[in-house]
Amino acid sequence: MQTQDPLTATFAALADPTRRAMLARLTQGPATVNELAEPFALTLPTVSRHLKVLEQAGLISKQRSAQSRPCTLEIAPLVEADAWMAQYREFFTTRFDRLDTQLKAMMAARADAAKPSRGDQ
Amino acid sequence: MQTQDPLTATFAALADPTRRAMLARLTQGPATVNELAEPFALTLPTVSRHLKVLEQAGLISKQRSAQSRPCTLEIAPLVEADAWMAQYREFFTTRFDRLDTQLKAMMAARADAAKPSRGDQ
DNA sequence: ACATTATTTGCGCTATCGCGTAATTACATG
DNA sequence: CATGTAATTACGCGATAGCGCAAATAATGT
Repeated sequence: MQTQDPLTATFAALADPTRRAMLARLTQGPATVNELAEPFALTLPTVSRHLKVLEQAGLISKQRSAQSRPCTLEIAPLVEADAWMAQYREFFTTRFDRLDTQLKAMMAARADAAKPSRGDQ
Repeated sequence: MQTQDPLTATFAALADPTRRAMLARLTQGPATVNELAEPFALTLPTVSRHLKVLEQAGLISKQRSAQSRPCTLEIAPLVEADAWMAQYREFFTTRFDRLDTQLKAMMAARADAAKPSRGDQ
């Protein structure tokens, strides 16, 4: 896993349903590797590797508590991804506005078509 | 590319700097495959395949205008990804609040440490 | 019909991903 | 120190990703 830019690492980490489910679980609070593995039909090594991907993306951190290593959700990469999305939020609100305008124009045209027997008042 | 759930397809599509750059370009308005290829040191077939990934994720659509196929940014998958993120937005605002509280507590403790030569007033 | 421009498809290559099994490290406890 | 529990690393496998090159398709202009 060649070092890549943070956004790429974040999106790559999120591009897997198992990993997203793990993050969802971690919103409930920290959990050990075993606990995180429990809902899945996957072996522990596989789960461990998924967690490593999340960790390297900065999406989780691992503490050490006795034999277990509880994982905690880390928000920084999500904030960054969110900031990236924001760039498009503006775009798509204007897009929606335009759609809205178009829609209104269409409805107006339809209304006109419905009662065409009128002058411009 | 086995059919997968939309979020996975979206995040996978976003997990590539080239594809993200293409989306950024498309916020400026539609562009042809050639135009989208121009900034990159990539062959056209490669660019075409990147665009196919974006299209299959629903992030762009292709029109046909004469010989060229202008691509347009489509927002639906971004809205969906945004909705997924929102689930965490709430989490990380509470997280920040907690951090904030902790920080204030720490600073208060420091202030106390700075002037310990005082009774409880 | 023929040449031109725009884009995609087929093929082969190397690299990475996701998975399991087996072996290994790191702690804790009898 | 031996045993058990938690987690990781090593190794190999089949599938997929990303790339270029060459060939094919699509639409247009001559």
